[in-house]
Amino acid sequence: MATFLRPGEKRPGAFGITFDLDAGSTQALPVFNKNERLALEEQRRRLPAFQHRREILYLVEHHATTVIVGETGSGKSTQIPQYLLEAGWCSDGRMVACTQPRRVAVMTVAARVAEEAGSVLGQTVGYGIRFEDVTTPGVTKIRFCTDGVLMREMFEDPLLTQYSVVMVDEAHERSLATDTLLGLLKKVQRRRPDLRIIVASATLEADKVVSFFDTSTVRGPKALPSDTMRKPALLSIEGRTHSSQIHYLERPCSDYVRAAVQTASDIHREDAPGDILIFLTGQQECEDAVALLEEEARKVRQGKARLRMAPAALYAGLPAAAQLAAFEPAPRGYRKIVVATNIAETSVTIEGVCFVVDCCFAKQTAYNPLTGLGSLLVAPISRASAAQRAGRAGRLRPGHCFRLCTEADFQQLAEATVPEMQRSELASTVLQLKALGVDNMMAFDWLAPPPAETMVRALELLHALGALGADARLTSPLGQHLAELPVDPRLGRALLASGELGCAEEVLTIVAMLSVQSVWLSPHGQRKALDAAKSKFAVGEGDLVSGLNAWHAWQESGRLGKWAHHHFLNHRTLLRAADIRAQLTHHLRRLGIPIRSSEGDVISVQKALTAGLFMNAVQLSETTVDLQNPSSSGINVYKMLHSSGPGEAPKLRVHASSVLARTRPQYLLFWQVQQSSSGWYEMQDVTAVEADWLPEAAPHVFQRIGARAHIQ
DNA sequence: AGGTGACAG
Repeated sequence: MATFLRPGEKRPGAFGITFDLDAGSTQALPVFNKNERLALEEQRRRLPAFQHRREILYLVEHHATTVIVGETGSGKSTQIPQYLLEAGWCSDGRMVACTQPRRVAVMTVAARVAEEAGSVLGQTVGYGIRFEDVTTPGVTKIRFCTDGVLMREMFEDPLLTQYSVVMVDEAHERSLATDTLLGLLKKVQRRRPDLRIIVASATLEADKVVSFFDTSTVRGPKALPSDTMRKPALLSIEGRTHSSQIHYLERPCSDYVRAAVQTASDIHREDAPGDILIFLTGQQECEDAVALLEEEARKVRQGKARLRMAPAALYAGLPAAAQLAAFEPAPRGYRKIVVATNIAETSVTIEGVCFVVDCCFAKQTAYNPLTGLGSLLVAPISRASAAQRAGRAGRLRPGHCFRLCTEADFQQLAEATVPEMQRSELASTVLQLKALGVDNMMAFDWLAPPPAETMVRALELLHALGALGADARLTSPLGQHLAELPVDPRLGRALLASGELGCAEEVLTIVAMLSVQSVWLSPHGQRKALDAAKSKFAVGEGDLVSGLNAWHAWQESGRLGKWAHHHFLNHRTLLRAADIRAQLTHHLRRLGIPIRSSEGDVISVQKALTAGLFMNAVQLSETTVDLQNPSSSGINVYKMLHSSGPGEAPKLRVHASSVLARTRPQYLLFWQVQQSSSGWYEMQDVTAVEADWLPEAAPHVFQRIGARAHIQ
């Protein structure tokens, strides 16, 4: 049910979090007017986008693609779909789609637009995200959805015939799904000359999108009637945020956590009131900084500062209750200091921030196609990203941003972040494109082409999984089924195998748990207690089976939040895993996969996992002395069994978070690896396996390797 | 003996 707020009333988000609305309209304006609709109209007219209403409509009518650069607060996300509706783009029963990269954004923008359009959410204005389709066929005219949902819709309706206009919002973020969707839309446009595409972006880079969609210079048969139509239009809309004053360090700092704490303390002592937002890279850093700030706060209290410091950490893994502190206004007499990861760059907005302290680093995915291993690395951010962070200070009044690097070093940073498409593993993306009829990956029109080796790796994996045949075409039914399942193809393969092995109940749970962030809480300074909690469920088969045990115990508790918390499990994450599990169960039923329980036969579960993860199999190769800790019993080094790349074989070890960290099984499967600062690849979510299961699960890959493994 | 950036289906 949609709740309506009085105009100007502040919208409380979930858990008290206020999410981005990309509209100046989030500002609380006191409105003393009985006629709510009139007040809303007035608010709409005040948005910068309103000045461009006629121009936008003209451009969309005359150009197949329109690129709109609109800063935050311009109202582009909420207003443009309504302009299109008002101008008649939905009069023939078709809809206007507006995609967002995030679920919360879809929900909040849809709610706002429904309110402005006088619609109950799900009627004229609706939305679609995973698990939730709040639209009414035949009634809904404007549909907000995640870009992933729209792409999935193309499986059923490849030409998106339900829509007259598709607006892709926040395109500057260049997420995997956004880039893929833009490539597909360009393809659809050739067959649907009537389709209009709007690409909305917050910053620069617009030229790239313009030339990408420009078909006026392409030779050969033309899909679009005129050169005007073929040439994308470009329009800029000014925003409504204040600019921030930027400050740089005079000399580089060696420890940005300490530097950030120092800077925040200085601001606190010397500057006007206003909350501080610190950007660091990870959970540990955030918690360390909070601890240092608390120490500092005790000192300041003894001084004569009028305000006191109220530090709070904020990262995605933090349970909802603990996140509250970061979003609630600081108590009277306190200055809130939020120490956040990248989550605060785009996903959530903290009101009242006037100062940003930016370490100018972030953890980013990196993929090495030579080894086939992806990993997380702390890397310098781009200038575009830094600008976005700085902008987080200017929502209330002109703010200040303190970058923890020198100005000269800052100028060395890349202009924009490398698109995710060029630094990710792409098996899932390639599989989906294949399912949508893109036969030649190399010839696909990528907005940013991924490295050829990455595509080769993806094709190789999909081939090994049986999703692609020798002709590199999607196999039927296996490849089609894997494309339809909303999970990584490796996990999809494990699910399908579990049907044959009679353990789908168990593998469904494991796959659902791998589809969410870690279900384990990691409260600061309570590592021992967490270990104790984890060890209650730990078994020698590894982390996935241990997780399965924890899940079963949670089920037996009646899915109690209190129980979960007591056992250091994140209840919210478990509930989301339960949703995913239900959705996957539904898919398996539809595919006719028998859903049975292994009844305690763990080996069948391990074998099903082997069927999906065999490319991630490793063998214990040696035990070396730990140079950082010579008194320890040494490091167990693993090598990948399947590694066709030309590079040096990567050395792997079990991540310390694993239940198998202190054991030394001969053969393991891992789900993911992380590169530690000391250069090791650390395997997370590992499962112990027997060597014979590998050739059994994937004879085409493991015949030789399997034999060699036996000889040893 | 030692720890998990942010998203999406």
